[in-house]
Amino acid sequence: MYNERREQIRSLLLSKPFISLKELEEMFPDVSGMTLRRDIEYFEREHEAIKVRGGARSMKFITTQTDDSITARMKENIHWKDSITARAAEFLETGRSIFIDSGSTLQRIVPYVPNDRFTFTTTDPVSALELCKIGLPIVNVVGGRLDRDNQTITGLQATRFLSDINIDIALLSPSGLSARSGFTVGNYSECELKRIVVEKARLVIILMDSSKIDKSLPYTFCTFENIDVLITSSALPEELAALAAENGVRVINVEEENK
Amino acid sequence: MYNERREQIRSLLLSKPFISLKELEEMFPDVSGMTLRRDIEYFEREHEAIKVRGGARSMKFITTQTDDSITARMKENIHWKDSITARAAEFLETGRSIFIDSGSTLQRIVPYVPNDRFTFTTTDPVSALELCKIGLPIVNVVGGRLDRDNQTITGLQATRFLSDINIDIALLSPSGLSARSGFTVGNYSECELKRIVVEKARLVIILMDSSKIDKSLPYTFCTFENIDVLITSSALPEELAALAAENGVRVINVEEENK
DNA sequence: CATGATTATGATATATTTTAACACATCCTG
DNA sequence: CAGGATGTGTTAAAATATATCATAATCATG
Repeated sequence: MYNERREQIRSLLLSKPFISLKELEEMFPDVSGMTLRRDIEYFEREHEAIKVRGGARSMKFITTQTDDSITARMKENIHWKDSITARAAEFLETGRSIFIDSGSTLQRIVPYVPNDRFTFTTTDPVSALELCKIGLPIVNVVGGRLDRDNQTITGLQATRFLSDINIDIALLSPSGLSARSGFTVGNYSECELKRIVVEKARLVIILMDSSKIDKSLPYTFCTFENIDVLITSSALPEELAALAAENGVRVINVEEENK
Repeated sequence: MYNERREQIRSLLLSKPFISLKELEEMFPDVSGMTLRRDIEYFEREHEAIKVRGGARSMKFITTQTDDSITARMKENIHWKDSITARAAEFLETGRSIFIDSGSTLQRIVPYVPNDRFTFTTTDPVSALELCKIGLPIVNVVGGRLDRDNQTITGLQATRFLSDINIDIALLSPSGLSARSGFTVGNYSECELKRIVVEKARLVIILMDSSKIDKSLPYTFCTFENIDVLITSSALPEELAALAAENGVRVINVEEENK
């Protein structure tokens, strides 16, 4: 027997992860809710959906990743490996608006982000896609031109986009840090963008591996005055440590902590 | 935090496909039903179970065997997707502003894009990253909320972003096409976005494999009146073909062409 | 084509489950 | 110790699911 209505519902089921009964009732005003319930039962029998309160979840979108729990355990073990990002993840607060910088450093934070109601905003498409997989967090992608070399979104539109949103916590990673120039990057529009973020954020956290220390690049996006926390993988040279202390910046050296 | 009760429930979840709340209440008479409900919610967040009426279904036992019937069909289509996108790539004009829709169909166009001075704008982070690798093209990413399930960027900000740019050529792919409803998708904000694109573009090209024919989803983003070219992988049914002809739409059937 | 069987559907009252809101205790951290 | 996060319990109200019966449509088959 061929049933046009069910075919339509099947298409819907293939196009999104959840269909509510209300939705179906609007879509098919000619049939009773009872019939639509029976349709859902039918799809459940066919293993194409799972009946849940209020509607049905599409099988197509159900990820049977039992590995999840296992990877969760592993997180604790890898802890020391990606220690900088793992440490940074501890600063995330549920419900907050959090900016995630682009670049390989911040991409590694994803495994340490708990499945909670954060709102992330990022200029890094790779991070965005990864953050999305976590589940609960809302992920915003900054709009603008995608820079081929740095895989980061910048430009006029990006600037404008950021001006429109609020940021509680910003996680940033510079290309260089020196006493004279502060936190620097090699690209003007990237710098401009980070400046806006620093200005807007209530809590600015810098993630930086030791290779960036005492390097300086052309564009300074902030100094110790503007930041709250600095997470590194080695002790800071005296001059920088003094500057941090002067400005009340909390310095976390993960190498030290993991000893 | 370590929770003995949840560990026990987890074991249960790994040992059978469904747990009822009653069962859990008998098992843990010391805690309230509410707590057990919250436990189930927790497992749902962790993707270890799905909350259903009366209890929870264990992920471990959920057979995503829908693959058999449905993905089998999709595989057939994949073969055609490449011919469709290859054909669509021929419409690209150097120097133009081109919108690339999100979705698996359009992602496949990247290999066929020549290394020329195009300006692409897309709602698909995956396509954006791929397009970037080509070299010469400028790639814009639409800003906004990244939808977890469809991996597409939509929302208010996306709408606003698109309003600010010009589009010469739009490549779009619907979830359904029917004579009554036109070109449809299953999601409101996606629809809204596509509508704007259709309105702005000088040349609208629809890419559609045959599985979408005679399907209709809740939201119509355009009809034959609004489009210029339709590329498919099989002949259109008479009714649709007539509609296309009526509206001067050029229909390209790659199956026919490749014979 | 008539007929009985099967299937699809609708209406409604009832039963059950779920949610939401608040209150309280506990634990941890700075 | 204050403040925050977290885990928990209680309840009433809301939403949803089920069961049942009645009716209509469909279909195979003698």
